[in-house]
Amino acid sequence: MSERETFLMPLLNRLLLRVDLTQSDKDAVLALPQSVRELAPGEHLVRQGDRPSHCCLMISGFTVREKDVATGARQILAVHMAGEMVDLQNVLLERSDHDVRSLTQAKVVIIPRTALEEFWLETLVDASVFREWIANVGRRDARARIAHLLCEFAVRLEAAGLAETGSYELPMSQDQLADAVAMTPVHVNRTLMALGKEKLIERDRRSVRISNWEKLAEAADFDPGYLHLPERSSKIFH
Amino acid sequence: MSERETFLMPLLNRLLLRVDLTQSDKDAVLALPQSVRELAPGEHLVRQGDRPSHCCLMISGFTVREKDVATGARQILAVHMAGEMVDLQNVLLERSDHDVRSLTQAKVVIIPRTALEEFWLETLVDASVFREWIANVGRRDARARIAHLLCEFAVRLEAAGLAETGSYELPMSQDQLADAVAMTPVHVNRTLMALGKEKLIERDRRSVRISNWEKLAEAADFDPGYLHLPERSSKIFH
DNA sequence: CGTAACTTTGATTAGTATCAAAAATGGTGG
DNA sequence: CCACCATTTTTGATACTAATCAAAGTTACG
Repeated sequence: MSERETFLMPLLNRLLLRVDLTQSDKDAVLALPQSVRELAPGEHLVRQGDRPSHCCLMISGFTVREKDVATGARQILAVHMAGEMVDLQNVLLERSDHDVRSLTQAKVVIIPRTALEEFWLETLVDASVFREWIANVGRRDARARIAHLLCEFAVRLEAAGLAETGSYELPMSQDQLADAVAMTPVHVNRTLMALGKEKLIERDRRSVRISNWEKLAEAADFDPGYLHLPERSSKIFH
Repeated sequence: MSERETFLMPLLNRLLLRVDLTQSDKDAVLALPQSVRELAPGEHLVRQGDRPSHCCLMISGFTVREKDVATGARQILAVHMAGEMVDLQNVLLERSDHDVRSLTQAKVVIIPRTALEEFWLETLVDASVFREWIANVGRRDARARIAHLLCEFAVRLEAAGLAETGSYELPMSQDQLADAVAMTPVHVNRTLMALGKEKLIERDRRSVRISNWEKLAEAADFDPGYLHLPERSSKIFH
């Protein structure tokens, strides 16, 4: 298998979750023009106001989309992981309306804007997640908000083959979690501790084990439908 | 001009804001298969869990997208107005992940899912607005949140030719506003009154006049870029 | 006019933020 | 391998924004 094929397998796997690709579809994906870029943590992939010329397929690591508001607070809008397309949301727009940064060391494949068009579905799923986040941040209390994020990550990581059922390495500091759920880091910490004391989760460093999926999902008001993954992609639901 | 052309002019106008359509593009839009549907206030266009078979172009009135959370609270995710496509976000997905309802009496044109494909750009703008709302609800206080919504409405209504500079009929009760900004109706009321006392806005019934655009936009942390409208679409900015 | 929906005002409470600082962790150079 | 430093996590005490509960005005409308 060529190096290029190795890079693109995560994307192919991800697409295969939703659609049945013919061999020629797969060939088309593997033939996308591309170049690799290595990112240090915190590096900007896209800045608000940029005129986008490409988008990225993530090979490894995590990236975030984020916005700043006037108070100086930062709001994380989405977290992206290996196998996901980053910035389809921006690439056809005249101006990027938010920043994209690496959260961890990360590797991406650059795909020029001329080479896409296949990925509308992905953008719709993105938007679906945004909507869920509006509801999460707007209408759930601290406990439910954190629980919801933990559930979402569990399901998405499992779908990407990056986690065993309900166990994963959380790629974010409590500070960053706070920006994702619109809370203070102090309150994120207290909420995580409380979820631990309730025996819904166990933590060690940043690894998370969901010890009671049912109760956590209930606490979170979590329904995975908005992720638009096929049934078979998750073992958590029986 | 035929009846069908009359219905579709709002959409054409809207598209022309962003792209320069050739005559044959315009013909293609006018040739979309369609049928008209009349909605009473509160009627459901789409329900969460539906298998979407079509999307809608709004002719008149307002519709909202919304989600419910476990507490019984409702979160409005977007408000749509005449000339806008409703539910591009859902139409290619297997299951709709949120409800769409009419807010007012409304008229829409039904467009079957086979007849689209041109509208990716619109979905990206939708998603951009979702992101802004996450930030709004997550990180702005009551005053800024309300101010932001008022600014967004002013710019969008003006772009749609539905409002003079900074004056418009707000299509929502304070109860509904509360659901859109994730506050209580009581606090929405107090915040509106405060904005009035500060002389940033004037209200009479549900009509809103922005008396001090600069100060309101500053209070709102409002930057219209996320709406991805062309410069010429708004006179508010000089 | 009478009734339901909506807006406004008031009093109290609750959930998070804020401010501060101590403990734990991870990485680095000596 | 240890000592040191920066970062992150944890704990505590207090303040404040917005929620809640309640009820009086107001407006729309049949």
